[in-house]
Amino acid sequence: MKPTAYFAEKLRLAGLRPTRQRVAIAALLLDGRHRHVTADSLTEEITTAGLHVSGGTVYNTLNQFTEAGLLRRVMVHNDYSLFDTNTDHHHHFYEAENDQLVDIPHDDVILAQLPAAPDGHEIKAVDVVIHIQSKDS
Amino acid sequence: MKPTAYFAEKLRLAGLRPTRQRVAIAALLLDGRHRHVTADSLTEEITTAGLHVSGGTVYNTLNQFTEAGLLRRVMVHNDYSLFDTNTDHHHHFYEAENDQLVDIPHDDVILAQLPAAPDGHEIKAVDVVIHIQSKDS
DNA sequence: TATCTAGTTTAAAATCATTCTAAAGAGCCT
DNA sequence: AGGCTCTTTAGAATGATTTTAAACTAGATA
Repeated sequence: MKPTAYFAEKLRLAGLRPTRQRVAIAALLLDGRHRHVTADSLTEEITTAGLHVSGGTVYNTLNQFTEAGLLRRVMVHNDYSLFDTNTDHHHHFYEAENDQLVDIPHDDVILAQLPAAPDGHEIKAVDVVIHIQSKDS
Repeated sequence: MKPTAYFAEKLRLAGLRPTRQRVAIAALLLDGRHRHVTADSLTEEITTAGLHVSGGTVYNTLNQFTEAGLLRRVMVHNDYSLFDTNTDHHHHFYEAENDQLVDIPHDDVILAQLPAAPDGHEIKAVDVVIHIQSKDS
């Protein structure tokens, strides 16, 4: 487990003041493990760790981390926001039936050809979501 | 402009009872024009057409049309649901700055290689969203 | 180290898209 | 026309997220 100072520095580099709450959340989310979290699941983790961070701050932090490129928001439905601790270029399988999101190794989807961005625009990101379902349904 | 009977039949074929409200909405959305609507923009259209459909029914209808394959839901943000009257296979540019969604002709994105779906699953749809931004920002 | 200030956190209230409810209405089959 | 089921309706309820205004704190400065 990395020391607090490691996460504080990581936040500073991202332009975020390393407050107690942000460092605590960074220690939970930015330890290198790749996973998907929601405001709710993160709040649970915080509680399990014996800490407390107000709801508003959980949402703010998730948004700020995303803005800073420390997290990535994944769009698969409109029910609640999902964040991916893996910010590397990769795509997702999404099974609506179980609201299950699974990473696809980045080599496995190859975009042979991309359209040019409209005039005056540039491509910022390419998101691919492959919707899947159980064969028997 | 196609006759009411045309839309009634279209709804029947989709397994939906052609009620006055559904036919009216179908006449607005399923006339062949390709565009993106929200519950809000559709309600405006309905009002402009001199009609009235309750909010709940607008939402229900949008969901039922989508379920029936007459519309397609597009996921680009978590703020509100977007529906595409073009159900053909195609992808989108999305400019977050102006919350602007633009179709990409289906030939312009070529997926050379797709991963196999996880065991017991099959691919239902592949969504590609290319996020763009103004070059000067 | 005491002080200052802008940026943060907090709990609670507010927002807002969407869904639910129970009652009234309308397709459609006979 | 009668009747049964599916729909629509207005309004209430839900639930994730944002906002609020006041209390707090990181970090710079003296």
